[in-house]
This record gives sequence, structure tokens and C-alpha cells, in this order.
Amino acid sequence: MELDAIDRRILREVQLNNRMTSEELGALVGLSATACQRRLKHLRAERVIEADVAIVSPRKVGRPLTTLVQVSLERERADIIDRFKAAIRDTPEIMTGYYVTGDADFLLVVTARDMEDFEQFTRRFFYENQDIKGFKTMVVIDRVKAGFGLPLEV
Amino acid sequence: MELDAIDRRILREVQLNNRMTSEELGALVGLSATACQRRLKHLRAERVIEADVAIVSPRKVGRPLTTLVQVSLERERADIIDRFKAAIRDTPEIMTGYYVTGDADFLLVVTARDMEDFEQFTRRFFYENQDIKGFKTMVVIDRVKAGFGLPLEV
DNA sequence: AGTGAAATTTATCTAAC
DNA sequence: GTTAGATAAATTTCACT
Repeated sequence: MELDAIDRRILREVQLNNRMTSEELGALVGLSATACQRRLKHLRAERVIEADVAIVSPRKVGRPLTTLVQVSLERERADIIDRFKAAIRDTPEIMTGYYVTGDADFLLVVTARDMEDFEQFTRRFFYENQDIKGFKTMVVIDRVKAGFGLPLEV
Repeated sequence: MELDAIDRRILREVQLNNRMTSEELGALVGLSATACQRRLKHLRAERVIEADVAIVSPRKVGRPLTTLVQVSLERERADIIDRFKAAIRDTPEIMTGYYVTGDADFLLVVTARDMEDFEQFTRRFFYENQDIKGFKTMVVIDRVKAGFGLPLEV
């Protein structure tokens, strides 16, 4: 699907706020409400917009601690990788898992209530996954960007 | 603000889809549409829901490459940290920046069109930020979870 | 592609229970 | 917490440029 400049402007806006009225959005991008809606519908149908979601505050729901966990697996075998991906999907504490090149195999974004909660999680998770060789934890002190916005201007 | 079980159920749903009608949402959580709306309004006002956004496909907008970049700064001085945070905010290629404990100071999530594009970015970014001591890149092969959902059940 | 107007659906607000 | 009704607003459909 081809995106023109207006599509990109629309995406830029809805990445920040998808609850605007088409009227408001149209005013921002210089289009009528109807035209905006047609484009939005298209962008959703073509999965350029993958989802429309509410961003929930980790702190407000009692999970103020975020950690980044680098995981190394025993072997880089396809079936082991796949099994580990499935484990990530089945583990609610893990918000995101990146399968990466480099000295670790995965980087996990994990939320927890506090340090003790996190430690219990690691014990359980690493006990249940015998394929794990080792892991290394970074504790997040601060997150700088909301972090879901793709650059549509560069 | 106190969250009860129904609030959590609502949050769980809108984290996946915030464009449901209150009618549908009510059916899912066992509440009337009006009650749902009242709760949602509350959750937004209290910033339990921080934002409502569209998730855009990196691939579909021409940025299929994601990298995780661990950055070490020359000194861990407050003003240097703050200056670097500002640089993150001003750099559209960086989707998220985590200020972390551990052997690196920051972990950045960076998108790019391809490897060449990424290399040009690093040259520019590290040239512009003299505080950077070094960095280490992991290339993302696969991302396992959409990655924005907080666990409201555990 | 775009607009504008009518028809439909949805959200919001209030009142009463 | 619920339903019901009034109002306002958003979305969709359609005719048309």
C-alpha cells in the first residue's frame, strides 16, 4: 500500500491520539471529516494501523517496576527458540520480548510490583524454562518516551 | 485511586481495543454501557489510562528494522543524563529510551529503513552527542508481543 | 481522489429507581 | 449499581464534483 503525505500526517496524529473526532483530525491534516474517515478505514483494513489501544499507567495499576532482562538460551535451535517464544506469550508479566542478535538471545521487558515480586517471577520463570542458560537484569530508572510513536517525518 | 475487579477487566479490554462501543465493552465486563462510560471517564481523568493511541506497523511505513542500542555515557552526572534524555526526545528515530542500572546507562529502541539508514543514524547521533562513551547494538530479528499490555490479572 | 448532506449509530447527560 | 429518554455528536451512506 502506498502512503502519501496526508496519510503520514494522519498516522502521526493518531499515534498520539486516536480518539479525536474526524472533524478535528480533518482540520489538522487539511481534509474533510469524510475523507479522513475513509483514509483511516483504509489504513486499518490494510493493517498499517495494527491496533487501537489504551495506554495504561504501570504505576497506577500497581506495577511500578520495569526491568529489562537479557536472556541467553542453552542452544540456538529453532525448536528451542520457538518454545521460548511461546513461553513469553504465555507469561503476562512479560510485556514484550525481542529476539535479537548479539551476545544475548532475547531481551524481555518485564513489569513487577516491586523487587521481591520480580525476584519471585525470575525464580519461577527460569525454573519453568530449562532451556535458559543465564540472564542479566537492568532495572529501569526512567522511561523517556511514551514509546509507541514511529517517526513518520524522517 | 482504587481499582476494583471490574476496572481491571475494563483496562484489560481497552488495552487490546479502545474502539469498542460501550455496549460491547459492557457485555464483556458485565456492566451497562452507561456504567462502563462512567468508569472509563474516571480512568482517563485519573490518568490510569494515560493515552489512547493507534499502533502503526513499522514495516508498512517503511521502517522494518528495529534495533536495541545500549549506550554508555562518559560520566553519570545529572546534567549529562538530562541532556541525553532531551536528545532522545528530540530524535524521532528513537521510539523509546530506558534509563537503566547495569553496565549501560541507556537502552534505546531505534527504528530504521535498513542497515545503511541505521548506520547513518548512529554516526549522526553519536557525533552530535559528545557525552557518549560507547554503544552496542542488538538487531531485532523478531518481536514476540505487541508489547503494550500490562498484566491486570497477576 | 475530493466534498457536503442526510440517515444511522453512538456517546453523553440527566433523571428516576 | 440500573434503565430510560433527551440531546448532542460522530460515523456511514449516498449523490455528486
